[in-house]
Amino acid sequence: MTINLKQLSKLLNLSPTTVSRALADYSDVSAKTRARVKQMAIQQGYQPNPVARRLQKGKTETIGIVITPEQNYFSDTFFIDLLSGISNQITRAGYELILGVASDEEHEMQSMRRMVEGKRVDGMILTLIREQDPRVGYLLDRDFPFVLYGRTRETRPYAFVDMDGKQAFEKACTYLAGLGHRRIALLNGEPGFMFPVGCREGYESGLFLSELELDPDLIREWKHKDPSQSSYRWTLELFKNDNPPTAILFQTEAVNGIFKGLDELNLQPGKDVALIGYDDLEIARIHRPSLSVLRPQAREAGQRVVNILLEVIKGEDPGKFQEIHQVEMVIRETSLPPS
Amino acid sequence: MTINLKQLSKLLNLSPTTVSRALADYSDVSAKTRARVKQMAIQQGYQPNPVARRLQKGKTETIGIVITPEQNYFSDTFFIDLLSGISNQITRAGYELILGVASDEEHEMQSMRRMVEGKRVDGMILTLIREQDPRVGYLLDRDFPFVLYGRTRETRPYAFVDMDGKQAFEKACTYLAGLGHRRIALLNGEPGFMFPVGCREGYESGLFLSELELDPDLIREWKHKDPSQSSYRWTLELFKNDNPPTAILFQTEAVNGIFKGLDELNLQPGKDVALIGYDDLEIARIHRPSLSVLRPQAREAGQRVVNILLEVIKGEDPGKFQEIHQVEMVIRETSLPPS
DNA sequence: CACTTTTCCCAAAACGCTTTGGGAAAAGGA
DNA sequence: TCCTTTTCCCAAAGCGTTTTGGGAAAAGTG
Repeated sequence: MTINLKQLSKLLNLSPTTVSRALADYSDVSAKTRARVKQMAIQQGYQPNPVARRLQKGKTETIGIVITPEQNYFSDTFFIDLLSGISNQITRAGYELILGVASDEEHEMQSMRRMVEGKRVDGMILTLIREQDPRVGYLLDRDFPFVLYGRTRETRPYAFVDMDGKQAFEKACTYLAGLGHRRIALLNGEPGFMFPVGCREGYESGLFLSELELDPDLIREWKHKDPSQSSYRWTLELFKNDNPPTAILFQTEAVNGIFKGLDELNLQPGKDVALIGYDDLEIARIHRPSLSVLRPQAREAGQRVVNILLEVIKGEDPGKFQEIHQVEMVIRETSLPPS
Repeated sequence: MTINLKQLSKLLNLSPTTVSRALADYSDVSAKTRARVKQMAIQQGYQPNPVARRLQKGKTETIGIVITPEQNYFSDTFFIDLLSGISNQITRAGYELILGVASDEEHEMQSMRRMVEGKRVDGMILTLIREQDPRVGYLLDRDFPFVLYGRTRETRPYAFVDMDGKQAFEKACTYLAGLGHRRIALLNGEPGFMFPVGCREGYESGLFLSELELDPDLIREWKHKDPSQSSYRWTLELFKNDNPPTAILFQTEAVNGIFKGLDELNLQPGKDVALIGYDDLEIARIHRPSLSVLRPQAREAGQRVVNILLEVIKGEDPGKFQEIHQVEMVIRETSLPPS
């Protein structure tokens, strides 16, 4: 159906070698024939067969990612933004993105091993990183190229792009304190994952900078499997306190539960309780009052992840690539001074 | 690093031919050597290089899908369930799933063309189908294997797996009518896409079966780009009616806007207005009152899509594969009789 | 003019697998 | 015993590229 290199070279009365080299802009083919070749290639719609090219090059020109549905990844725009940045950059490099969907941690590992040991990819992108993440050790042991979106506890050097959750929560916390809030709660993601660690650090640091005391009663953790339900329950819990919070910091995934809890307590979001969420989901913008948020630039991060991975695949030292991206704060209607 | 066929065959004192055939269970290699080969293959962790195998077989063993973020695909569980079913079945067949993320219709086409014309995939899966969908024509013209999740207006035969939106909405509508509702509204997806067409048909048919009159004032369409905002406005609009609805049918994506609108009108969901959504998103389960929904089996559908696509790739007639899956109705708390 | 350098092209090999087309040895048949 | 069939294995070709290692012709140089 479509033309291949040999046919194209025949059409041009040239050897396949020359045609291949012309298309690859080698200097040892004259400008004239190079132009002739390229024109004919376009005219005939020639595209090198990627499979043959990969075999010869010894590279798959493919990178892999495994996602898991349980941890509600696809909350709205965030993950798709990340994926969009990733896909974009991969395509630009002429690479392919292959996707695995795993139902749990075990299948996640299994899917990754298939890609790595089956020589199906040149590199891996890892997301939703755990504090102790077996995937990282596995890949490091094999010296297989990879980049994390996030960080983990691992002493060996590795490449990552992470959002500065610490700085973000610190900023949000001092902002609220600056408004006069003295009782600021943290409804954090569940431990085990790395991200909540930074959030908590930022929260604590923010309290410290604002000369507020840390009250363990104001820190709660919702469950990944069921963000809404668990955050709903914790919200009710928080206000059983004799000295209840006047503000809550949280990941926006948990917003439904919080809204529901506040509603039940007859507390108006924004008015009676200030709220700042992490991640700018659709609900944050549509809700009235609209939700103040910390907004990570997922798309940009995705692009960086890919660019770094391509460098690592080329043989660059992964330890050189450790990026922490700043997170912007978007003040909307739920971050007023205490009433 | 990892062993290849030649090395493995040397280890076994056999020819590569025999080893290859042994692993592929050809009958012309004795049971004894076959066992020996397989054991050694496992011991050495041998896996055929997929790239080489694809080149020889003339197949990419890869199928492609392009998703677009704008149309909020990733609303919760639905799309990830579909993707999960797809990925699962693809892996089982030893195939790969490559993913494109396109920002709009044009890039969607471009991404698909890259896959098809670049010989990067053996088949395509299409989702979010439009009434007039240029992708379908494109693929039919090239006789390239594909399967739709959904349907389109196209006279030539093609393979699809679709949810019976018509039956679903008909069922929901007659159910509500059976409860005594006489004014049932439809907050439908925007025209241009195929799915809302079926929803509307089902709605109209449900009204007819229940001997209710169709009132155009009770039908509104929200925008894909901004489901919450537009459905919010239409909800307010619906109740400006002299004879307002006592029940609303809609796609669950639009639920936030509807809840918001009802809240503003001081109407209690479920109590003052019955609600049935299409798609069982997390919010539907968590909300109090919990939302009655129509629940498509996305995972199963995804698996069918893949199995069918593999048949079509094998050369089966696509016209043979046209499946319409029934949709289950889950009655929860928002579908009471009118008060 | 004779020599060196540069320019431009190509044949052959290689990537790792599967398939084709036998062919030798063992088993079965007459 | 001799011929046919079956069993079991293999050498070689081929999939479509890119890379290697020249090599002939043209252009410079003294």
